[in-house]
Amino acid sequence: MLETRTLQLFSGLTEQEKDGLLKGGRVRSFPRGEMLFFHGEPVTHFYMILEGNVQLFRENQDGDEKTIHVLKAGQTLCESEILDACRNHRAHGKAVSDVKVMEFPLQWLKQSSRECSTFALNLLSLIAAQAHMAEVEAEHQATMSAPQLVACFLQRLCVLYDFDPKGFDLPYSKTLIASRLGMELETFSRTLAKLKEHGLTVEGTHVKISDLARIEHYVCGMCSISEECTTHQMLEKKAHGRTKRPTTL
Amino acid sequence: MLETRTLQLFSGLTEQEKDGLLKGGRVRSFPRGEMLFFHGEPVTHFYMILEGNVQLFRENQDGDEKTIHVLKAGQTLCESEILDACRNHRAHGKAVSDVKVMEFPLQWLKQSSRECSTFALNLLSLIAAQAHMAEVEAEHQATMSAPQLVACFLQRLCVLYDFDPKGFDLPYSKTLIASRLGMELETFSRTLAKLKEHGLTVEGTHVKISDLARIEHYVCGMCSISEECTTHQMLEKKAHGRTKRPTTL
DNA sequence: CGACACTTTGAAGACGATCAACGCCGGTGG
DNA sequence: CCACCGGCGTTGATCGTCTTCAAAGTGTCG
Repeated sequence: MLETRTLQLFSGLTEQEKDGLLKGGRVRSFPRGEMLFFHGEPVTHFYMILEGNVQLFRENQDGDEKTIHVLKAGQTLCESEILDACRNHRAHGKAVSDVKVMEFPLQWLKQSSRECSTFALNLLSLIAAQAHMAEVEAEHQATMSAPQLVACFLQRLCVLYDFDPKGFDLPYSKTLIASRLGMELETFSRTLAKLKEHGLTVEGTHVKISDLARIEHYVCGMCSISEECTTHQMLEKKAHGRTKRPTTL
Repeated sequence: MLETRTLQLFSGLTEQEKDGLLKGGRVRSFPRGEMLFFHGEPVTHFYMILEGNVQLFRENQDGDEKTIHVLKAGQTLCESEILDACRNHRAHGKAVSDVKVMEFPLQWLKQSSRECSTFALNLLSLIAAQAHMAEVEAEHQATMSAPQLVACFLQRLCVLYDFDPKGFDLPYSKTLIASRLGMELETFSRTLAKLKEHGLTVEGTHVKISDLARIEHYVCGMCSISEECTTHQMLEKKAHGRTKRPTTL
């Protein structure tokens, strides 16, 4: 299970401070398929995922569901509610696999930010980073083709999960990935075939990116976030321990 | 020209504090078409738009440009850079019309946040709000059809610019709007024809939304942001002076 | 009047969604 | 042990939507 004390969110805090903060939470388990919360409900808690994956999604009245995000251990849920006028959940939260979270009352989040400015800054840094990601996401959706979206997603997966691009297994189902990318499962499936021609093979759940540079060129032609965009660079950064630090104001 | 002292960003500050902050800036003019900054350049300033519209956009090597945002008087540029590890501009900034901005050195932004916590909170609230908008944007791009996107955009335009839905003029060109919505000008043009059947007429630059409820139903069927989503409600909120206030931590 | 930017319209094509059928696998129950 | 089922993924055919290319219309401003 995840070691919470090493999270970004707690970076720069003393061990005592961490202890104090962590006391406010309790561990909860959700079996695969169970809902953590529902879209529209008032936000009551802040969550840190300790184990498993959580799907954030919405549905329209046709019953179609659109996956906003799939979060993994170490990531948090409902952090932005603290600054937000909107007091209700903006999406459903569901356990994709068996999930363990650490759950904190919303008040704890506000209290902690008020009392510990480092924590507050970490939190804000996190929110700002998410904002950036969301923008990039929007741009990708608007400008990239299905194969590009998929390739880009798989690349980023490597960075996020510390996978070796040369060979790794998908952390969750293709159905979920397709939904996450805003495309139909069929489209996703056909897309994988096309990507073979570009040196990206997916067989069953196993992925091989044989020519990373080629894939990056294929994706990043459109990926105008330029400098920071390539997996190559991201992986390198990670290797050098240069993870993003919250900027001090 | 815009009265800067009434901006969200300065809400809750004393007049003296505002004076102090505003002293740090200087007014600059950019004629229509001129660039404020370029994608990839280091961020040097923070801008408040006093007059005119600014286009934020990127281009890929094919020369296609994708508009991220079109900002109007009262809105700000480069605010999120303060919390961001990324020190370079994420997009080009260009004057759509003749533009006047108030320009502040980036240091001013950091300094002010450090010295005035109310200002800091306002700023963060602004960033969080943008994050939310970006998410919504991404979802819309992924789930709505072209006519829905257009209708939704025009609706929001009414709220943002305080236009009467019964009849108003587009604040900038159709070409720019199309680019902003991530579609081709031709698609946009054809889309307007289709929307006539739904009670939304556009002739030249003049827009009439004859049946707001109908349009909202057409759009918001997909618009899963639900509660806060309708123009109707937004306009009402505005009328009652219930603009969003930054939450205190 | 002519140049030019902006917009509209038409026709062809590409792409992704949808519907339908099928294969694969793991689990359940007879 | 086998038959059946349900969840998941693939594949094929078709359809609608958006893009692309091309041409022509509208407006403004010198």
